[in-house]
Amino acid sequence: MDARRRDASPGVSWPARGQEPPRVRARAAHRHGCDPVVPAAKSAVRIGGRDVTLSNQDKVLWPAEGYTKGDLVKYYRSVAEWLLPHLRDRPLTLQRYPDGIDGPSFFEKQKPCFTPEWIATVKADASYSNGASKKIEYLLCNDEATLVWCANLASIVLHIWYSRAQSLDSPDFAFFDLDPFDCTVKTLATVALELRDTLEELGLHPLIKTSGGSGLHVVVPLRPLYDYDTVKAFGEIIARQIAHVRPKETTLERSIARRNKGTVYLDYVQVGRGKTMVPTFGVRARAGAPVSTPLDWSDVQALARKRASDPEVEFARFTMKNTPARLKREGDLWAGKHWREAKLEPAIKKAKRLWNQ
DNA sequence: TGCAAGG
DNA sequence: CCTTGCAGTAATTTC
DNA sequence: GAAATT
Ligand SMILES: [Mn+2]
Ligand SMILES: [Mn+2]
Repeated sequence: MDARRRDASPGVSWPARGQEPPRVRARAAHRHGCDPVVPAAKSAVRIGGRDVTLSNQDKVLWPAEGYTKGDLVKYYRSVAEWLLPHLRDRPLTLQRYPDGIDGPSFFEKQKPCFTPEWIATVKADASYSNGASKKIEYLLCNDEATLVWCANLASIVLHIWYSRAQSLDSPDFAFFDLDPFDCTVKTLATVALELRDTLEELGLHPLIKTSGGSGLHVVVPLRPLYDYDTVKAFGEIIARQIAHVRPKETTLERSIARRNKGTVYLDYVQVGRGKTMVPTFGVRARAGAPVSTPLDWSDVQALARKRASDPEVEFARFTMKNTPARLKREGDLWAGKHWREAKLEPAIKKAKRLWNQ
């Protein structure tokens, strides 16, 4: 299927193949000294000893805000110090928007053929459950130069595995994906707190962030000792328990048509080998250029007391524009002592004792 | 989007 | 140096 | 084979 129409906004027809918007080539040469400096179509930067060629830095990717590809590159560069630790050694999927957020996008897992040789990669089996054994050579974004190179490809959204190259089959966190289905922030936050209390009861210490969209991501750092099946099974046990305790506010129904409005979809299916999530400080291809941002649990408690409001609107306050300053001011809320790696066996044992038989 | 080909 | 045209880009799980 | 998800 052609992705060309899939991601374009409803009602907006995007030009067919070969009819994309003309590429502007502004020229920096042959201008008078007093003329305004027009950004060159191509430029080069040296980052950590690597030369990265940048192209079309003035191309607008967010039409409403006027944010350009140059702004995206500048953003990822400025948050590299805090973002890179989250990306390190994780197979990376790019979601590229060459014509901006209103145009079509495509995912890119296999390293492009023109990838510089200095970018780190890892080969991984494409499929795990079925027999097929196609190898994909994934990019690893381990330094600022690689991050900038990726951003220059109009990779607005980054997607990462839950495991790292050293232990590809063992996630180093359990992931709980909370997707609001037409529900309020109050409901979403209430469910998130129920999840937190449940995990704490099992001796685990979850962290929480916005997804950058309308949802929340809850994460329990783990020692990479368990395979994807185990971590997914654990996630399912928890999801079913939350759904049991909060039947009115949650759903486990994957089919949108069959979901009840006003609920939170507990998406435990989104855990597995080859599945991905948007990393902390990753940008989303949405209006306002929102950014996935760590929250304090006290923030979530405040949200649970708030009167009805739209999660997407609420979380839209964390953006590509204001995140660099926040990071320089406050750093990564998850950093340091917050990242305690847990073991899963005691939690599974306790969960069975509390809820089973 | 990058890039090869052609002018 | 510049313009034009072309190739190519995901995978998992559920229903 | 389509839908939903990232
Ligand atoms: Mn989600
Ligand atoms: Mn989801």
